[in-house]
Amino acid sequence: MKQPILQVVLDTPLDSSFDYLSPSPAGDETAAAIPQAGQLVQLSFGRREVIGMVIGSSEHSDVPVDKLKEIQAVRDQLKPLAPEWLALCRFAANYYQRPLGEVVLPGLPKNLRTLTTVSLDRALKKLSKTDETHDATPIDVPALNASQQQAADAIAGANGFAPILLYGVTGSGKTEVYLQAAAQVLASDTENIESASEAAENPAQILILVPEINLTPQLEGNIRARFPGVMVATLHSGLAEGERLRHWLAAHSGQARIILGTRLAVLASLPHLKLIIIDEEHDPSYKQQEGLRYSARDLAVWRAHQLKIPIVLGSATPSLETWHHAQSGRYRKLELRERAVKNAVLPAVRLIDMERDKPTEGLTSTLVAALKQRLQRGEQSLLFLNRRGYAPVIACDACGWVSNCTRCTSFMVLHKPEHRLRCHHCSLELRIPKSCPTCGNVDLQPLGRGTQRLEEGLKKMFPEARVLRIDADSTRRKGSAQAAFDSVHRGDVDILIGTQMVAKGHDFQKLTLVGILNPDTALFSHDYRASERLFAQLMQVAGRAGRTAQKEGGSPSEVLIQTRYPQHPLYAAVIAHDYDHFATSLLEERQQAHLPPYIFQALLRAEARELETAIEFLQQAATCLAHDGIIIHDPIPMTMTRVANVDRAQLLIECPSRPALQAFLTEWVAALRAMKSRVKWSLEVDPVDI
DNA sequence: AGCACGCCGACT
DNA sequence: GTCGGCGTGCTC
Repeated sequence: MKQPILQVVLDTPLDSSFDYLSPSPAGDETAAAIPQAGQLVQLSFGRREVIGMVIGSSEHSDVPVDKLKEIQAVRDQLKPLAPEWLALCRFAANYYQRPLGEVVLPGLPKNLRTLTTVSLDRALKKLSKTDETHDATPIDVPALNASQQQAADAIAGANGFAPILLYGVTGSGKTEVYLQAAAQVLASDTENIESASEAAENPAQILILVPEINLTPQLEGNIRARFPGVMVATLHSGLAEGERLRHWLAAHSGQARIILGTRLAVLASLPHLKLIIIDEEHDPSYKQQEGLRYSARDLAVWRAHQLKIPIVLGSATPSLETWHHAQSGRYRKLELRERAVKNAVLPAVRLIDMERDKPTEGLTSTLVAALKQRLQRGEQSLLFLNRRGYAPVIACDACGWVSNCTRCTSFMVLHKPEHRLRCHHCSLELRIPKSCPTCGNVDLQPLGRGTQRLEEGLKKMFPEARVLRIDADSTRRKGSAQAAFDSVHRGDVDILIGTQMVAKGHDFQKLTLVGILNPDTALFSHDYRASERLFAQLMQVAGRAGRTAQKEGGSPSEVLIQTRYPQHPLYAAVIAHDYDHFATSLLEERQQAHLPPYIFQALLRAEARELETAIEFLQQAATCLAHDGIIIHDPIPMTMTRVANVDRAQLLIECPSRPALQAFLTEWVAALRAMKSRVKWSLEVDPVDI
């Protein structure tokens, strides 16, 4: 019988598979096993030895037979990746216009892709002994209120592909719904399968995606405690290679029944996946922003569709894409109207008009009074300022010099504790100049206010208060973020200053005041998604306070927003806690302006030493192919044009039909490759930052 | 992307 | 004389 020719994909930007011959039988064996699709193989590629994956076989090859090489070894210790998993990778590769090998291989743990064989037996063995299973006694399962129960039952009872928006404000108990729906799915799976052995071999798996795993340690602990004896695997970028391999194998083997992970977990091998849950589905971190620029949310929905299983998208402020689907009836909307926490009230949101109440040290007198009150009562306050550093720029009053970065289209940010100017885009650092570099004036002024300057001002204003700043700079050392959050939870902090780092996940029991300092810039951003994101962020920050029951005899938690635009409708919606009308009106605007989700977009980016070179490439790209029904805009420099001495430009492509856009992109990418330009370019499908 | 080959500039 | 710059060409 003729040796089949195997198609193999490799981690290379070349957009094709490569044909190889089956390995020849080893000496004494009668027949060598033919590698199956989904198996990893070791082979020689050019002058290199690499690991690839078999994706299929054929009788023929377009490549001359004498050029075909033999596969050197088959990694048959690993169960082949399932056809469904390969189909997912294929879909992602096609949809995001990347070579299949660049989806398949980087998604696997590094240890599986290296030439030195690791002992998979040992890695599996180690699994059961470590923390993946929790053998604590079961803890109390909270009773669900009516709408929670209804939601959990609807999720667990859903048949086939069932996308469900679980819509409920902070404190409405979404997590409890996830957990009880998950429990039902795990339990019913073992009961319903007729053959007990089949059930034992194929227990249901549940994928739970969260925006950032380190910000939700409570959830992981909660899950382990609630499912004793059930193996839980976690998958996120913070894992060491060994851990990642163990957890990945636990998922791949089917032993792990709950897989908790960040966006990358959507590409995990999950042979018995029965339910997907995406917490905070609107969160921007579900979008991968380099390499394969996928949306984990969108891929998860595709995966659920492929497997004909339910998928839950949970949020208090759903993305407009999801909201749109819920309104059109494509997604089922389950709303949690009641507060799950007894006596819990939504925090009262108030606006402070900065034109009337002029701030000193960035704080209006109203906010200062509120802080004072909390200090007297021994309660905690959070000041949210999404700008790290001391001041975003320093300037010379005499000649107008400002601290521009020499390599980027940005300012050098003043970092006072380190006595440095730092560019947040290329990480260039300079000592603070003693005098103006152009005119010699020694009086350089910081303009604007970052978290460091706010901290300085607060310590002057409230010398007795314990002030803690949490941002990317204060938490560089490993474990320091956790330590900082712990001290807030212990009550060692009176006033917490934070960037978006503090906005997610944490539930601060003693916090009764949230001050929001500089949100206005997003109101007039050129990015049409800015207001959607601002609303979500404000709701999320507001949720740090007033989550738990109103304190005995105490006043309700309060959120104060300092703004120059108190009339803005976005704030009115925030005060009313009314996402419904806000989202619906944003959707109307989007429809009228022909913006997503009413149109589909792709973005071609180009970078070169000279902006002109990048623009010229994009102009050629725009005209290299007929494009009926596709809108191609003019190339424009990116907002942040220069980063680290490279100029960047972009070209926006739009089409009201997703399939038409996809068809065009496939042809277009082929044409762009054929141009063989020296300009570095990349294509992003469904871009979020435009 | 790697990794080769290949053809020109400043060094032990 | 060689070490090394990065242009361009190939990988089943």
